[in-house]
Formats: sequence, C-alpha cells, structure tokens
Amino acid sequence: MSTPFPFEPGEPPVSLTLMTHGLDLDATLTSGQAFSWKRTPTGQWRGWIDGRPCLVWIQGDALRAVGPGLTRDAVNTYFGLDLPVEEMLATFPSDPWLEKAQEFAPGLRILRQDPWETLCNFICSSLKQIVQIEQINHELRQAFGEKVGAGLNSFPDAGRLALATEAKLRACKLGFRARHLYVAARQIAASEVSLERVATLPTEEAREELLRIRGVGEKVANCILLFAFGRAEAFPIDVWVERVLRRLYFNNSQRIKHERLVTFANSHFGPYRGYAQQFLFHWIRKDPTALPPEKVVTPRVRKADLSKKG
DNA sequence: ACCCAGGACTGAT
DNA sequence: ATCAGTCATGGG
Repeated sequence: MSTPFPFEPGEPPVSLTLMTHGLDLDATLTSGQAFSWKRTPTGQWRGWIDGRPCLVWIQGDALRAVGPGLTRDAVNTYFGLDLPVEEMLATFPSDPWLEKAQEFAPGLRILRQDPWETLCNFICSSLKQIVQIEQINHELRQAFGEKVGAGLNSFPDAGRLALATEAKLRACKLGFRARHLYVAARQIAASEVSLERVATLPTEEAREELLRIRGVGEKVANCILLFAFGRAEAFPIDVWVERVLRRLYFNNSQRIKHERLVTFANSHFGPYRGYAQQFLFHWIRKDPTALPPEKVVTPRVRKADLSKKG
C-alpha cells in the first residue's frame, strides 16, 4: 500500500500504527466537521494533522498514519483516541432514535481540530453546503496558504488573512461571508480575541468569548467548541439537527420555538450530547430512510378557489 | 426557473 | 426581547 506522497524534501516521513478503538474514518471525515480531507482512489485519506500534511487509512484493525513530523500524541488527540468513548456513550439516554443513529455509524468520532481553521470553516459555513465549504477551504489554501508540497498548501493563519483584502477573499467564493472572515482574521491577528485563551476557559465563558468574533453566532460557536476544543457538551443546532429534533421529538410541530429545542437537547442527551448531535446529524444526512416521510399537510382550499383551479 | 444550503447581522416592532 | 429581511453563490 504505497501511495506516492509529496513530502517535504528535508523532513523524513514518520510512519505510525495506532489502535483504532473502533474509529470509522469514512464516517468521521465525511460527517461535516472537517473540510480539508480528501479520499484517494485507494480509500486512503489525505489531510492535515497539527498543521502537517499526512496520509491516514485503516489497515485491518489498526489506524495507519504517515507524514513528516507526525507524532503518536498528535494523531491520538486529533481523532479523540485518547478518550474513554465507550464510557462517554454509555451516558446516553435510552432513546430509540439515538440508538438508530449510533447503529448507522458506530465508529463516528468527534475530532479535535485546529481552532483557527475550524473558526474559519464555520464562519464560511453559513448558508453553504458541505461540499462548498470544502471548496472554500481549498480556495483559501491555494490563494493564501504556504506551499508545502506538490499541490499542497497549508491553511493560512490569521495574520496572513488579515493582510488580504475583502475583495481577494470574496474571490474565494465566500460571498457575503468575506467581510465576516476578514474582520474575524483581524480580530484574531490583533489578539482582540485569543483562541489560546478560549482553550483555557470553562465552556460557558469560552462560548461568550467566541461570540465576540464577527460571523460567529450560537451555532458556529458551538461547532468550534465541539470540533476544535473538545467540548462534548456543545450541541450545535443547524437546519438538519433542528429538523430531526422537531420531527422525532416534537411530532414535527412547527410552532415549537428554537429555544425550546435547545433546552430539550441540553437536558435530554446528557453531558456528552455533542456526540449525540453528531450521530443524529450524520445519520439523517447519509441514510435516506432515516426520517419518516414528511407529514402530508393537506392544503386548505377555500371554496371560492375551487372553481378557479378547475 | 425554483428551492435549499451545518446562519449571522441589522433594523423595525 | 422578538422577528422578518437581507446578505452571495452553487448544487440538485
């Protein structure tokens, strides 16, 4: 299994073999939390861990990882293999829907990614599809990142993006998000908000700090807390999760307010509800049979209109 | 052509 | 505090 890989000339690649602890690479890397991994024709994954390019794949019941400067700790941390996932999932409530979601992809895990890149990805995520977020991530790397290998660019840091112009960002297909990302980059570059400090704060205060960043609302803040800072109690509610919560737990009632869904999720799914959220999200996106068919709302037609429609 | 996308911000009530 | 309008762009 020797896929050619454009390593840096000077730095020799490190080859690691780790325990998977049940990790499902395909599910994890296609579950809408990471946007810079690409599957090779042979089923391996090219991406970045700790700012270093690498290649990872499942071999038997082992996780293989190859890349310059790669360390066992970095890989274990990135994939959350250092966590007692079994015990964490055991805290889930007895819930047939959640069980279905887990059954669909038991090896789905939550990553601990670079906070800055995760911040950028989810600022760009608003009103975008996942494939488009991946495309934007790639555009930003090509336009502003540093060349690491053949066709490989690192993700630009905040200082780099802060030196750009809003117009150049807009050229990366950012649309109205260009201003958000530009302002956010300057906020981080000027240490107006410190992601290093956020990492040290309790989740509640960390969320408040993230909300000071332009383009970051409740949903995006929770995504960053969950997918970068390892805060498993964060429960991001996007249109998909909103849909699944409403349909499965509130009889698809449209007059249930968003805040009530938040309250429900926080109390129902337990301290590691972020994982529950990710199981549900992945399940309803990937399994076409996951949700029962939409309740057919028979349109109320006024008698006066009957004659018109013939 | 139409509708939707891992939403956030703004200004009017 | 709540709520509609608006913000670009691409996929299906």
